[in-house]
Amino acid sequence: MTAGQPQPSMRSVERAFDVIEVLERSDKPLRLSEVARRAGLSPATTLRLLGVLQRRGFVVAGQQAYHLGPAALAIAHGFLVTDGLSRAATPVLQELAATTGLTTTLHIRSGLERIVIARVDGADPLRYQLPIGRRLPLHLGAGKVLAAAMPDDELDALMAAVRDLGTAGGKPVSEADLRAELEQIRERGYHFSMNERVLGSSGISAPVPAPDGHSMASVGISGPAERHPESEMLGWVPELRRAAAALGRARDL
Amino acid sequence: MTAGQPQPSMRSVERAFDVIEVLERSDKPLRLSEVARRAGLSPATTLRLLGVLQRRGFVVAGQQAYHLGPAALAIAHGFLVTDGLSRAATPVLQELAATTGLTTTLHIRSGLERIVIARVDGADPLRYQLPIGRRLPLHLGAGKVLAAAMPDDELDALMAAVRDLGTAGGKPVSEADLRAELEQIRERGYHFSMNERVLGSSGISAPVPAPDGHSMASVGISGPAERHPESEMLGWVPELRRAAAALGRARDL
DNA sequence: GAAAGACTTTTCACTGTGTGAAAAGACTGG
DNA sequence: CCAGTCTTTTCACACAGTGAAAAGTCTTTC
Repeated sequence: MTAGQPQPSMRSVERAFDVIEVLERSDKPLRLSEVARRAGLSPATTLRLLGVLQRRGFVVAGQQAYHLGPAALAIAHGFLVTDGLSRAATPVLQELAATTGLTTTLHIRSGLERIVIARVDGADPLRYQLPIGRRLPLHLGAGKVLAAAMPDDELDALMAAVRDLGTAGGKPVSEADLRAELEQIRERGYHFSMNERVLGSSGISAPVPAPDGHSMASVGISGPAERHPESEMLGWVPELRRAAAALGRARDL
Repeated sequence: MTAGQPQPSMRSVERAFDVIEVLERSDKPLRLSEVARRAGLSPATTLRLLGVLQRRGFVVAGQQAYHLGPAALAIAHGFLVTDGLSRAATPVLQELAATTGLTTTLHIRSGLERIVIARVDGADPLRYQLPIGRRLPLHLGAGKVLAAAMPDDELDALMAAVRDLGTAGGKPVSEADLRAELEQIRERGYHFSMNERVLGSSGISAPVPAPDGHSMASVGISGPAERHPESEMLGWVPELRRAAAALGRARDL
């Protein structure tokens, strides 16, 4: 079960997921040639892969262009049904949203990004559309508590992968700045952010504890920055920790 | 873009999705040997596939067992954002739910099953948990309007694949019965069902029109059978048709 | 309306990827 | 402590997956 050193790979399978990822990251349907270009594959190979994906329902070919198919929803459903953390999330987030009046969100780290797993809007909803499943960066906002829990080699990979570490507020951030901030987060056990990923938004987040210390999940609460000053947010830290602990317990159920 | 005759396949990619499907259809995490057994693969191959899927975030290895990972949610998000029908669905279903007071659902056919794409609960909610993304059969309930729109060869495949065509109400159904019913649905343009897939539930559904006539999507309204008699349901047919037409227009947007 | 250009699809011969049997190494429980 | 089952590694072989190029479409331009 532990990661072996040589990491046996399977080129064609890997490429199939490259194609899926290209489609996932595009906000509109893509033509064959465009998929091939973005995935770095030959048109012939891309066509064959798309054919398989299409028969599996992961890709749908509209007139002139491909996009993701409904099987994507089916596996998401499978994930939500099996995953202990997701199943535990809704009630815990609801309670946290009710007591704080803020929007609560649960993220899981996946590779060098995080994914929104669950979310409950507070009384004061900052709503953007359908955020569940959205991929977000690890170096901004609530992502930092996940970055803070990464093993060194993965953290190095993250630093190498991200071009611009600066915030939405326009503040430039060096690698050293970020590393120092992560160290703080490790000590304090939470993170307060403001104007980091989204302008005008602030929030606090905490890791969901994991047995091995490398937490893969975080809970956060957030709201409009001008209406919820830092002092108020910090007051919620104990509640946030309680929720994080509850989720940690529920995880391996 | 049309389906070629020889259908070029890619064994390893196909197998990767077999593994995903095994995990999707299991309601609990599975051990390596069990995944291998269910997918009909050798343990060595299964292990390699799971490794790739794990690095991609589609599979997570908990202690002793594998289950689907958060990347499943990420591609579902990608699907919902790109798919015209899904994007159009919420407002249309909401309106339909508001006027009828019933629960409204949108399905898409995927292979020989249908998948719940969107759903809005009515005033009288028959709620089961998280149905979006759920796979449901084509030969019961709202599935029939999709089956009715299938090309002959696929319909034959469906008939061959389903073991027991009978309903939840216990009524046995022969292949001839079903084919006759599908013919009726083609004529009428809608289907009324009661105790077919779910005991105590009844509803009507209609195909979302497609340019080529082979509709891949259906809208339906449903509620507790004893509180909503057939006569009431049939009264909603015009509303249902209007919603279906609206969705058909929005699809290729 | 013809011709150029871009895109999609098919074909095919080669090679390196994906394969499973078998061995080695972990667990688990009796 | 041993037997049985499960996971992981290794390895030699065969064929699945590959991309260049040709053939076939569709689209645009003048």
